[in-house]
Amino acid sequence: MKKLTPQQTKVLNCIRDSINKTGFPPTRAEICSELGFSSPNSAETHLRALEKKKYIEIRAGSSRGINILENSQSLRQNENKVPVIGLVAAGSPTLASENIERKLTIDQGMFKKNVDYFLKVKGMSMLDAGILEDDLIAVHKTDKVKNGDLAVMRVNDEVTLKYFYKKNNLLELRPANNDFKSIFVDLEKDDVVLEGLGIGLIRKN
Amino acid sequence: MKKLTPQQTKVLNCIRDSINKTGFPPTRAEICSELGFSSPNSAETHLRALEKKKYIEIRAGSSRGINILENSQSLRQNENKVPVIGLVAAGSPTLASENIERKLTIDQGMFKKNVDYFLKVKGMSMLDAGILEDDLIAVHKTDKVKNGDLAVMRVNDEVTLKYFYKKNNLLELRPANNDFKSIFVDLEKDDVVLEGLGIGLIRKN
DNA sequence: TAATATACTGTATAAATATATAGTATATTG
DNA sequence: CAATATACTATATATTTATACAGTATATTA
Repeated sequence: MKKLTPQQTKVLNCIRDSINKTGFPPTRAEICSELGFSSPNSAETHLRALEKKKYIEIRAGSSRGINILENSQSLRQNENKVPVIGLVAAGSPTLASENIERKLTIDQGMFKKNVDYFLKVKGMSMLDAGILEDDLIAVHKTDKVKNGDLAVMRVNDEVTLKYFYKKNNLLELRPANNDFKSIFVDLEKDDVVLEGLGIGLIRKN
Repeated sequence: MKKLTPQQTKVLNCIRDSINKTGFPPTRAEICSELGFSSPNSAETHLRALEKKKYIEIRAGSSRGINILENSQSLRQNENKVPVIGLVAAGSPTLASENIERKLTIDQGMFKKNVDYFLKVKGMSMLDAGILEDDLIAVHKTDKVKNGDLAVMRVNDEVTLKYFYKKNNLLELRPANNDFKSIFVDLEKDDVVLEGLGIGLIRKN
């Protein structure tokens, strides 16, 4: 399965959204108005790219003739049991079974990226970002992070959720609450690992 | 739910078959060739009958603009597909199709109670409760509410999310943001309906 | 018994739609 | 460094498609 570009992913999601909302796939024009293109050919070429990469089928001559190919991989990913991580014991990998509180069944199409686990929030350091204690942060494992991202970091064997800001060799892990102070990490000295990015949140009242 | 005639059932199954096989609904002409009709109007009138009996929706002017309404009797396991409500048009029921932005597949065991729909949050009036704009509030339809509950109320045909406080005939709808003021409702004068309770939240970053 | 619903054929057409062609520009790859 | 992929705008058009209109016939309902 070839990887999609960000724009191609947008188009594929646009098709999914249309089917979910209306019951049928979009026209080229509808894709354009949804994504802000001004030429039908923009949609057309993206569709042909998705077809080439086997994400969709296009039936020639048919209006809305788009079929999303749900192959075995995506079907298996579609409904998924995702672990909920409570407190992480020192020295153990985040996803070690002793850290798994329980599992949540979710549709992997719910968030923009794949959810690898949910992290249960401790404390109120991210209050101003609308993140409260016991909220579940949907975490996508990745090593790609940019400044301002909501990051799950492991600093000296402790897992923390903060905003990520890097400048040269100095890493700032910034909270979203005036009562808390940033954690500064010297990337040359300290032991720090990016666990993943916070791509969503689930709260149970 | 009105009963279908044998021919109408055939047409509905023909639509289902098309969606299952191709991924999109059929055209009038395709229904005709599938069922042996020789006039597109045969399909058209059957579709209008199905629409009238609320088995399908037809979007005017759209090719293949047929949407099968999966209700209680549905064959599929759509009980997991929960509608997402964006802006609610004045005068329309909250769950009217024009208000449904799309649908989310969730496990109904995710929250403590059954989720009837998700309400997309407008504005920042619940900021201090960790509820931000565009968050999806999981709403459980009920008429049981107590003071302090997070309630989805309809006041004078406008839907709002606030904390519920009632004292005699005076209802206070309290925001969670100092920049906003409570809405006070005289239960004898004003038109107010409890739509449901906020039992959870989903956020996509 | 008249009105309405069902179940079709047949024809016509405005509008919706897919799709080709002609460009421009940038990024990535062999 | 040339070839290819990506990401668009802009215009044109043949085909697809929804939908209206004109009929015929039978069954069901008020």
